[in-house]
This record gives sequence, structure tokens and C-alpha cells, in this order.
Amino acid sequence: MSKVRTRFAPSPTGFLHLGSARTALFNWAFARRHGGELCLRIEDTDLERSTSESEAAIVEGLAWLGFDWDGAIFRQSEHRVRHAELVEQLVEKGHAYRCTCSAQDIEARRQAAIAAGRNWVYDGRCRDAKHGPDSGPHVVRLRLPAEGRFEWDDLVFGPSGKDAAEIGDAIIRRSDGTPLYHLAVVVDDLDMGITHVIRGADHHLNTALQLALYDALERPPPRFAHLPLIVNAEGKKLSKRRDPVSVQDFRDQGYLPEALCNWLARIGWSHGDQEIFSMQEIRDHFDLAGVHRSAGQADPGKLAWLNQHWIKTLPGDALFERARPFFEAEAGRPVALDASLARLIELLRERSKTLVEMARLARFLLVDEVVSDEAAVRKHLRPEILPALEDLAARLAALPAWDEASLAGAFEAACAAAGGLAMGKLAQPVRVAVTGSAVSPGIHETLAVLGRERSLARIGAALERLRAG
RNA sequence: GUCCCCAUCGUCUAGAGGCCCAGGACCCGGCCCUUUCAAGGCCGCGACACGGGUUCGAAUCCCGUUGGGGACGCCA
Repeated sequence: MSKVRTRFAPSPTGFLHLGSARTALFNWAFARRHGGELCLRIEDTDLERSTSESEAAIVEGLAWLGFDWDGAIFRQSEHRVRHAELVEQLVEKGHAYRCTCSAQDIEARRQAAIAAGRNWVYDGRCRDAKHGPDSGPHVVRLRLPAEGRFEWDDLVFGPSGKDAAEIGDAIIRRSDGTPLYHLAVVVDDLDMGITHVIRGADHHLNTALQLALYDALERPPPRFAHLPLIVNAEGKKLSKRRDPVSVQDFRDQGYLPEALCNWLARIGWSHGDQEIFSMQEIRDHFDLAGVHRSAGQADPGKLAWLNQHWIKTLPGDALFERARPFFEAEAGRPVALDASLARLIELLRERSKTLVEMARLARFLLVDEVVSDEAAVRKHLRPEILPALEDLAARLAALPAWDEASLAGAFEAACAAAGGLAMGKLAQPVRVAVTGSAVSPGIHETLAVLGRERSLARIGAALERLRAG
């Protein structure tokens, strides 16, 4: 087998969504696993709907996910001449013909066929009309054999095929002269030297028509592999309109690319019982033979769990870089990694399902004016704690060293002095005083991270508030 | 309507005739740990769609039924 070359070929008509991302992932993994190449092709033959913003969004999404591709981006619109040439060639050889049936006529005949309970494929009216180039508005249709069957051995679906009679003479060039999807795909896959077409199962039966095109072009087809669809909670194919599934949205919600790829990889593919896959493991183990044929749902709960796993696993500085935008959004200013923040990240990584959540929990360190959760204040900063809190504040202020062990000692002493006060009775008020919230890492750790000055100031402010009633 | 595909816990899946009165993971519930929240540990709930075959033996093979999905564009 020659060197493997796959391609990811999105149409730039929106953001990069989950289904496309998984197709990209599997194309990437397959190519890399086999020491081959991955090409990126933008299928912009439909100029009405294609936008450069969308192309940029797709490229950005792919880069964020961590996929690298080989060579320059291939845009179908830049290969118009080539497409036109081959259509002409097909017409000359009699593999295609001009059709002057108007869209309205076709629609009327289609409706009639359906009304009569017949299955509709183009009825071949212009097949042998031999319309020339000057016969007015026309499209070009591929001439399919009247009989026979197009078959291929799908790398996922196994032996597959469709009768030529059920395909119908498909249009390959619009009346405005632009090529249609199937023609462009086949020509470009050929020109790019694609060896494996790995795409969504919604293209499974389209393969037959494309095989007819390969025949007409007298070129051998590549191998095909169709991936099971990812469906929404209703079991329906993911739709850009209905389902909020853009890769950028996941990023903005604080999901890591590692988690997203891991999640996607396990939908429709498995490697024994293994659940956790790094990008490296995906590319080492990915195998088309392990891909299923049944559609799968994307479970948000599993994503959250995987995201937390990767948050727990990533090296600290890498995690900081991922979290930085979220910290900065929370702080409202640039944030640099210092010892306190590094320590806080270590404390927070076990309690954050997303980077958004992590940033929210880090807020008490990032800003000077903490916003207090009033319910927590009412519950924990009550007058009866005032004496113990004052005693603790004094002990803290007198501490020679502001480290976790010393802080723990001060708390123990204060609890003992208060007649064996339960640790929680004192820790919660302090937690609310310094973080504004009833939830944070351990209180000693929290104070150590915050530092002596800010901690004492916030406790002092809480005391003032308590004294004031 | 025509053609195609699929069918194991709510979800993702292991399972390629006996290792399965079905294993793992997520979710959910409980317990432990504990200064909060998590994390972690332990336990639990929970499925081979149905009906026929084949076989000594079927989640695994065959047929049918039912259910779900996909494709049938001058979209990709």
C-alpha cells in the first residue's frame, strides 16, 4: 500500500461542530498512526453559503484541538478550471451529457412520481438528446449505466453497494457552470492523492455515485471508511442549527482540548475497556477496525468527568496557560503565574470540572474586592463567633511565620481556647471572610495562598462588620 | 415511497458459541474519609428489544417482527 493520505474536508458554512471535529480526529489519528499525511480541504463550491469567517473558525478550531495537517489548505474554489476541464472531458467521452430540464420541470415530474407511488430518480429525458453547448440554460449530468451495481468494501461498514438504477443521473455541473459536490470531491481526492476517505456515515450511500464518477474518469477509487453519526439526546443527527455544539463553545465553557478529543474518540470507537486516552494514545491505538456502525450520543456528563480528569492530570504550567484567559476574565486584568497562584491551581485542580469553575474559585486571590455570598455570610458570620474570631485574629497577627503549619497551629489554639470549639465552627466564618464564599480549599491552605496582609485585612473587615451588628 | 444501516444497563461500551444468571466507565443513590467543597475509597441500582430457528450449549450464528437512524438537492 502506498503512503496513507487522508483528508478532512469541511464546508465553510459555519463553525466547526462536534461531528466534524470527530471526523477530523479520526482522519488525523489514522494518518499519523500509519505514518501518513492529513490534508485540509475547504469544500467551498457553494459560494452562496461559504464564508471566509467560517473557514477561519474551522482552522482555529482544528488548531485548538491540536491537529496538525500537511501542506497548504486546499480550497475547491481555487480549482474551478480543473473541475470544468474534467466535466468537459466527461461530456466529450459520452460519460456525461447536457440536460436542459428546468428545476421546475424536474420538481413537477418528481412530485408526479411520488404521487404515483414510484421512486424518483432523474428520468433520463435529456440522456440521448445530444444537447450542444449552445442549447440554452443547462446542467451537466453524469450518465450512469442502466444496470449493474456499484460496490465497495467499506472499512467500517463492510461490503456495501447500491444499484446504478437507484442512483440516477446526478448533476455534476450547475447551470451557472460551477461544479457540484460529488464531482469536486472525486476530482480533488484524485488530484490530492487521497488513499483513504474517512467521513461521516451520512455519506455512506453517496459513495456509489462517486464510484460511478471514478469509473467515468477511468481512475481507481481510494478506500472508504464511514464513521457512525454522533446524535443528540433525541437520537437525531447533530445539526448546526439545532444543537449548540461548536468546538469554540466548548472551549469558551472551559473544556480542555484533551478532554474533548478523549470524549470524541470514545464515541463510536473503543479500545477494550480503556476510557482515558491522551492524544498520543489515540494516535497509537486508533484502528478503523475498532469503529462501530451504530450512532452514538455525546454524553455531557462524561465530558465533564473527562475534563476534570485532564485538569487533574495536566502539568501545572500547561494548565495555567489553558486557564489564563479565564483567570484574566475573572480578574479583569492580565494575570501572571506567581508562587501563590501556582499553589492555588494545585489546590483547585481537584475541585474544578471546567476552567470557568476554576477561575471562579480562584477569584478571591485574583481580585481585591471579593463579592460576598450573602447567604454564606448570614449562615457563618454570626455574632456568637465574634469572641473566638477575635482571638484567632490576634493569634494570626502574632504568627511569626505565615505557612500552613503555623496557621493550623493558630486555629487549633483558638479552638482550644474557645473551650473545644469544633474546627468547622471557626473555619467556615474565616473562609467566608476571606473568600466571600463557603466553598474553598482547606482554610489553612487558603490563608497561606492569600498571604498575611490580605488575610488579616479581610478578617478584620469581617470583624468590623460583626461588631457593627 | 425506495434503498441502506443499526439494536448489551439512562449514556459510552467489553463481549467475535461455553470463561457471562453479562464486565468496565459516566450518571444516580448510600457509606467511609473530612474544617467547607471537591478529590479518593467501598457498596449499591441498572441491560443482552421481541419471536422463531441452528447447536449438547447463544448476548454471540440464521430468519422474521418491532423499534431507531441515515440517504435519496442546480447543499455539502
